[in-house]
Amino acid sequence: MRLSRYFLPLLKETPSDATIASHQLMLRAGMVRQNSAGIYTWLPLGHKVLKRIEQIVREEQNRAGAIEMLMPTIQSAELWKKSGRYDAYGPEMLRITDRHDREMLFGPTNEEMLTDVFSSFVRSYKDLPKILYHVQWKFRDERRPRFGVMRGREFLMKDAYSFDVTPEEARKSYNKMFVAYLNTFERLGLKAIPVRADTGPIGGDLSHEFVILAESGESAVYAHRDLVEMDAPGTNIDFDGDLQSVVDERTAFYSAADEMHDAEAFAAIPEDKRMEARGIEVGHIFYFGTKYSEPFDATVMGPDGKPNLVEMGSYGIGVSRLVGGIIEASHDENGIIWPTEVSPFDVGIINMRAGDAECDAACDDFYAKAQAAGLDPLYDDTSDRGGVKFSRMDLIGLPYQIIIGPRGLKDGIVEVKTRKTGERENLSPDAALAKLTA
RNA sequence: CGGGGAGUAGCGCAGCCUGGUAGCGCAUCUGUUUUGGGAACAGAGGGUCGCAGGUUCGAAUCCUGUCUCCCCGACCA
Repeated sequence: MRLSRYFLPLLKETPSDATIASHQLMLRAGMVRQNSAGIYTWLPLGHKVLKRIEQIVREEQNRAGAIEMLMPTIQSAELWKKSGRYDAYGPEMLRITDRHDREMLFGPTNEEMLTDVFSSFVRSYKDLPKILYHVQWKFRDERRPRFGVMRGREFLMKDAYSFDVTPEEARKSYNKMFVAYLNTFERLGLKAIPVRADTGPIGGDLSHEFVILAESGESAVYAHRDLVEMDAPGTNIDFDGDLQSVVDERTAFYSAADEMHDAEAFAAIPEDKRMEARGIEVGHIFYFGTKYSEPFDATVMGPDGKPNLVEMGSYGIGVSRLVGGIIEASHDENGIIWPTEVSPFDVGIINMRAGDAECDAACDDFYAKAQAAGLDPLYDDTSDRGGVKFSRMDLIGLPYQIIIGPRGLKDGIVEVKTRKTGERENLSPDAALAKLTA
């Protein structure tokens, strides 16, 4: 993409409404524009990142055997009356009425809807297990939206739902999601740790939150350092194999957020292994048994010829929240530092002397070759001065910058700058390209 | 929802106390000179002062109401 043709409305000054780094940077880098409290327009740059994160989440869900579908944002109140949550959810649920005065709502989550869909089609234990998911916009009328997209009212969430015949089988589904989540966050360039969680109003007795560590996190996290440093299981793991040991290996370590924190148990950890930090919740998984299958009479015929209520779990990842979360975990005083996997563009090409025939030719050539090599480059072909281009490219945080100007061209070289480290290397254009595609 | 703060040009702000018909920086547009870390000079455009009432000869400024946004807390699959 040529910057001169793109839509990248940057802000030079930090809007006074934004108080945390990710929110300020998202506004300054032209990623989002606030429309009202907790509701945002995703501008082209932000949209690209959002979609890249969504795609990684999708790939790891699919790898774990979950099946994608799509449910609507608007739901009927009837479903929620059936589960009893129409009243229980309270004012956080955005309620609306249609022209026939029917009660509708903007869905905050989809347990009811999917249980209803599932129960109307599935009849036999032979059709289980199933894990179904979608990535869809949710609306929760938060009392106090804040921190930009981190706590919005409208937000993009991946929510998966598992259906099994027995609690033992349900545990396997839970483990699949547990492992898939660790792999997902690893791919996103994040250090996410599972912490024991309160199951809250959703019910059930098995639940973990996945939190990423960041100073601006909303909750305190206490964990064993070895858990924090443990690698993800890896995407080559066999999801039909034994995942219990993989999960046990991690849940054996102490790890809890505020509300579940046990100071005594934490104190029993050797002092140099105790870690206290702030965390941002980016995922949450639950096993809740028959809480929803009961009211919806979601049963399958068992091998014994008797109907069995299905055992369920639900698994959420805050896709839009992750955009802010990744920035919180990866930025410096000059701007965002995107992990390679989610960066809106792979590389930025800076033309130091737009209008100079030789320089333009060298940039155009590199741009074309980068595209041919399968890269998605952002080419700053504007007539702005070098300093403006440097700071702009730093702000939007692409992993690499290729700086092409008369100074290097006379020696046949271009400069490759690594955003994260600030390192600069002088290389021939071909060598620079080779480095990028390595 | 309790407490606090703020709405004046695209962004950041001053003016308000003590009413007299709106200003600064950045950005934008034109021209010239520049060009390796947010250029310089000259010129130009842009604002129903959130909205609605009220007081007054006169309201951005005073009064009342209202809407919106932000912060702290509580809350939170």
